Amino acid sequence: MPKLQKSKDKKEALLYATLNLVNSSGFQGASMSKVAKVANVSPATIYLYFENKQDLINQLYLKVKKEFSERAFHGIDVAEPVKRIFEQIWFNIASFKMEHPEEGSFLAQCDNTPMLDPEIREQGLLYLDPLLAIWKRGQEEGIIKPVSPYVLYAFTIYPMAFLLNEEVRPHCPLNKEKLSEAFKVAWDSIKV
Amino acid sequence: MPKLQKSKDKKEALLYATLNLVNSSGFQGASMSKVAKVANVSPATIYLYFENKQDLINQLYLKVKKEFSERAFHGIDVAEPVKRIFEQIWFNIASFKMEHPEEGSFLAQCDNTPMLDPEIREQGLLYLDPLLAIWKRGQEEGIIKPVSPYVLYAFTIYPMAFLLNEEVRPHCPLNKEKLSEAFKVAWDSIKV
Amino acid sequence: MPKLQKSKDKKEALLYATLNLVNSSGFQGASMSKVAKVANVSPATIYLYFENKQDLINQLYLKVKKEFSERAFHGIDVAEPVKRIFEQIWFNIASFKMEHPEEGSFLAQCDNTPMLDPEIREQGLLYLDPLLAIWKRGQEEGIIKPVSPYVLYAFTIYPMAFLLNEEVRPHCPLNKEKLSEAFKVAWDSIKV
Amino acid sequence: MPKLQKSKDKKEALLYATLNLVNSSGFQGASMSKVAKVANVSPATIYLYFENKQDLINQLYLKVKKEFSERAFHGIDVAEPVKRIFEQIWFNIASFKMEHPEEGSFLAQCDNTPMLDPEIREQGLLYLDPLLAIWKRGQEEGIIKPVSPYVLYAFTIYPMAFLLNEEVRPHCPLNKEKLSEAFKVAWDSIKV
DNA sequence: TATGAATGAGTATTCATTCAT
DNA sequence: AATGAATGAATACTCATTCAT
Repeated sequence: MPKLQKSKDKKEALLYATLNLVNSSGFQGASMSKVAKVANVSPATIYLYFENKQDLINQLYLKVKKEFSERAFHGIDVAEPVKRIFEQIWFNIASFKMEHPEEGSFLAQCDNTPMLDPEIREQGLLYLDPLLAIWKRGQEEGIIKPVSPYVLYAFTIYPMAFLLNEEVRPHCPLNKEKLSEAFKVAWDSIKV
Repeated sequence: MPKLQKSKDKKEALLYATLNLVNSSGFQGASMSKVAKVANVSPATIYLYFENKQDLINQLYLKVKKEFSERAFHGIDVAEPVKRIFEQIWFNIASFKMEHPEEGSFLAQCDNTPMLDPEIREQGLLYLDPLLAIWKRGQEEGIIKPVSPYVLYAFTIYPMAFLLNEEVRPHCPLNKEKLSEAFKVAWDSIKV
Repeated sequence: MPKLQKSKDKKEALLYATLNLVNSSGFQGASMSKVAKVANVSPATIYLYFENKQDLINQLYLKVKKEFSERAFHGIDVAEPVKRIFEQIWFNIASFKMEHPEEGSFLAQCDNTPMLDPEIREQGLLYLDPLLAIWKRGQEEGIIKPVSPYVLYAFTIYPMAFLLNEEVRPHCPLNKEKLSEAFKVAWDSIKV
Repeated sequence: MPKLQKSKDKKEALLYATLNLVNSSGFQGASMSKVAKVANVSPATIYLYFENKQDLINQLYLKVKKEFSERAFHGIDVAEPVKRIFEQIWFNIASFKMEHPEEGSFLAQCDNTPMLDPEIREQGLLYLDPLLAIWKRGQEEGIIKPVSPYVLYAFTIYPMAFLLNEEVRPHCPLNKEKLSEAFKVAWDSIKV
């Protein structure tokens, strides 16, 4: 199926082009014709793969969020204790943001923009469900504070968007040691 | 001084219109003509008060950030102990975000967008300097972890943008008690 | 090749519309939207064929100048004596200006406007190189005054822009006889 | 009458500002607000002295043309022979164009633009009437060719606009000797 | 006389999208 | 599946002009 392959390549290229353009110049900077040009494709071709610009952005968000989540839960062993699992997830996320700054920056930009459809944003959050399960277990074991998962997320995961942001990083470089410090801060916030 | 007043009113109206439009439809949605229409003014009039769109957004950001900061440090008594001061600031910020959701949402949207000039963003951060001083004092007194202020900010202040976000609030309502819980989470994260 | 043809037609129409609008209302009067309207085309379409307004004007200038030059040197036989050749060129130019008043008027308007890029103007002058060669030959043969070609041009060719100008023509009608008189004036000016 | 004086100054300043702006960026570049800014005056003030932009340009044209003519006929002694008089006028004009390149360039730009009202242009030409009288006398004396004054103008005066143009001058520098050569060319063209 | 503020209509240009091929 | 050409509506911004003071 070489044709299908080729198509996939094109869709990939379009998503990638959009990612870069949104990062460098915001949602408004990622015009369809620029996306097409960067992806080496005709503007009309975009509409073979995406309904419209909104759909393009939605799909891109879900794709990146999915990659992000897969990485977050990579190598997790549920047999391990809660703190250990959480630690691993936390560092996985940090690694993702450091190794894929483009994706990280894009997700951060999505965090508070009205450009994203609310349903899509919700859908993206679902990818993090396993983390909620871990937290719940931790709460049942009495080692994590009995507060809303939104609070847990806000004080442990969300801060990383700021800390690993490309504009902040130069001011606050994070080597292995500093990163461990940061994790301790995160853990202290929610541990009982 | 009716003349000066009239002008100030118009500038105010333009900034307010921009705030609302950016909130509802992003930076690209806040087109100059829409801003003009909402402010009940001719598009050309905008350029009497602002050099261009970028300047409009920059000025709006600085204005809101200033209001935000003034509120954050309102009623602070430096004679009090560090934890008490920090607590007050934290709740001040929470109050601001709850009472001025429009401003809060706008600032959140500014956090990770490339639409803002970096120098302006930096300038906005200066408003928070007093908080850094408090933290430093706390660190000297040995009651706050000796980590970068960026880390302290990321894990105590930044989370509020998420928690008090208009899309999240419905899922995670915060009454007085829940808010206190959240503060405890924040404080635990950075206290020694 | 119907596709290419269609495109050429549109580009042609745009250039023609610009020519007329510049003639009737100057460079500022030839606004992109008017050009589009006259050419029966969307404003956006102009940008498929021209980079921007400057490019549109540059291309128009070069095209008209080229047509002008081709006509000027049409049917020239270099075996003939210099005066005969020059006479033929001179009348060719006169014919062009009389039969194509639009083009003539446009070129005249280009002569002294800062709207034209200097490099483009220079490029346009190159089309007249063959005339310089004739003059040089005439000077070597000792039948044309040994002065700068700029002077020769100023006193023999440039005057036609005035004389055949649409506003002057009514005041000074030129039949065949009068035209011959004028040529004599031109020739007397530079002959030894 | 200090007030009237002051007014005159302002009008002068406005005309001067327009002259410079038209020279540097064409008629479209000389926007009313730019003119006002350069003249250090409010845009509204322009309308105290001129009906509208067209009137401003018309008045400027007539003023410059008048200065030009006054200079052209300066020091003429009608008792002298025709050739001598014409020679003096010709050199007067050349001097004007060399000493007042701004004015010269402006007049050249006016020559073939539709921006000028035809009646105004005609009015400007009237200033040259004395030259026509000289030519008529020369024709009656049998020393100037019996052709239309438009032809005489085209081949003797009009060429100077080209030759002394700021873009051409660098390519064809005119010292005293070269200028005399050029005058000879002009005179040869129309002398019997 | 002089102005700063104001504006509706206009400027060049770009947008997301469609369509014939 | 893929496209180049095409476009109406929108973009940020400027224009000549007016008016209350």
